[in-house]
Amino acid sequence: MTVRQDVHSAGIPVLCQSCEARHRGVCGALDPDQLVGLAKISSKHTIEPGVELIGDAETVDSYSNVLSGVVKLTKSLSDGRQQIVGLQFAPDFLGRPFKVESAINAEAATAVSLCSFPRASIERMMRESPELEHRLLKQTLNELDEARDWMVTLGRKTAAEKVASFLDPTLDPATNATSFELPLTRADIADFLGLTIETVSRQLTRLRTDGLIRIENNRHVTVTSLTRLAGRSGA
Amino acid sequence: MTVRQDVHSAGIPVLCQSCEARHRGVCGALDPDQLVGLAKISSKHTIEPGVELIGDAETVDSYSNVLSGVVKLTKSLSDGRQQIVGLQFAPDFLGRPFKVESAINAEAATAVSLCSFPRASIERMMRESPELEHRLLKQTLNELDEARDWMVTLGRKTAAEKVASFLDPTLDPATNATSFELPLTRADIADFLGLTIETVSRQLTRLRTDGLIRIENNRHVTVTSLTRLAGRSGA
DNA sequence: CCAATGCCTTGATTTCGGTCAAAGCCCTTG
DNA sequence: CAAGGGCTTTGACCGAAATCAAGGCATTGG
Repeated sequence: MTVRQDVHSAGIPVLCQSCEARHRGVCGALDPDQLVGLAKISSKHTIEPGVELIGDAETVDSYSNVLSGVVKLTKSLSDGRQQIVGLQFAPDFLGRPFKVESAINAEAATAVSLCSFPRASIERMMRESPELEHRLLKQTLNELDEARDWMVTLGRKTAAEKVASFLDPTLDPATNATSFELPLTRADIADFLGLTIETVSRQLTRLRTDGLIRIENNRHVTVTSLTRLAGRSGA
Repeated sequence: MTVRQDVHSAGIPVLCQSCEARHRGVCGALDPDQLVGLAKISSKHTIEPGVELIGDAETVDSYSNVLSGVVKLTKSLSDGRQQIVGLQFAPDFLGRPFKVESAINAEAATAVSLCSFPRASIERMMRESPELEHRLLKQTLNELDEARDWMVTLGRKTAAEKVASFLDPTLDPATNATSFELPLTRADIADFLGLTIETVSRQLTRLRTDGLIRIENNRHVTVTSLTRLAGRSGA
């Protein structure tokens, strides 16, 4: 898992008047004249954890920037088995251009704030501004790289390696912080890694008893031996 | 797995003089004037199965269109465990724009023919032609959709469902053909599905003894009961 | 304060798929 | 034709993770 805070950092920060938030999402790709128009049609939303943002096979009529919080993208089989196929952080763009029907579910994993734009406006701007498409291409390529790394984890790693792979990139190497809040419940981590809750729980206790991590309040994790943890993430 | 023959079909067919092949790959996105230039710098290559096209952590100096055959994209762990993370068919674009180092391996799974372009030329054209970027965005979004479906298979399906999921979309619904050549060896199918060769083999024999498929010469598969097969692919 | 609820942990048992080992089949090559 | 090698199949066994089942520990609300 990767907490992206640096993507799009080249974008121009913009005040979306209607959502009253400075952010660097999709707006940042546009030139100031266009931005004024976009600002007027955008709207800010605050969303509780657990709320469904986009339903499977549902028509999508808007795109959003994630301003804060974590959005999980999931896919389910008919019998209820579920797999998380993506996590989106600020300032990611949320939505699938060029397709009216969504094939995935998007749900707030934590409290989430979004800045939304009507579908038609974004699509018009995409036609008019190659910069916007360029930015979108870059995000999509990054998501594809991420998905492919993840496929190795899902297909070829053991439960221990999977859990370590989940914890490992969650630590931000930039801030050098070894302590953080898990953005997901055990159930979500299980759906992320293709495991059961019980296996996730057991692996975390094992890391705890082996002295590699400390866990407080079920959510706050401190990694005490990063090198040894990295060794378990499967190179 | 999806055999894509229809992507980019909106592209203008172009004669790449130097590779002497009419194809609809990346060229199709460009206007005729640009195409003349591109044709002059492109070159056609025919590649034997098993040959490595792009090595992990290798600098990539060219992009290609797949003209025929199947290219497998793989990622490996340090101890040799391997996962196929993508398959590319004609007329897919092969290469990762905006990144000099490749994080994946590309290898010819069958005999492959490619039309290659120097990296610099494509990047220049990408800056000049929004059409090219648009086409690339669309392919990337499709690959991302594919990767996410695949993640459900890797993370949540049983061995039987995985093998059925592999066979199912291989049948082209357009041609209604229930008979086809497997483009991959058992080992490749295993690396595709996150299984071992033995498990793949056992699942195929089971489908055979259950009368759902017939296999000739190890490679030629005929699906005799499509509906029952679909039921095993996990909805 | 005491249920009640949601989330997490722990234990006992089962099972699916992996591992190890041996053979079969097909195609090439001498 | 025989030998060899690559790929595939099959069998016996094992083990990692799933399943089934309790129980713990917070927070919430009557």
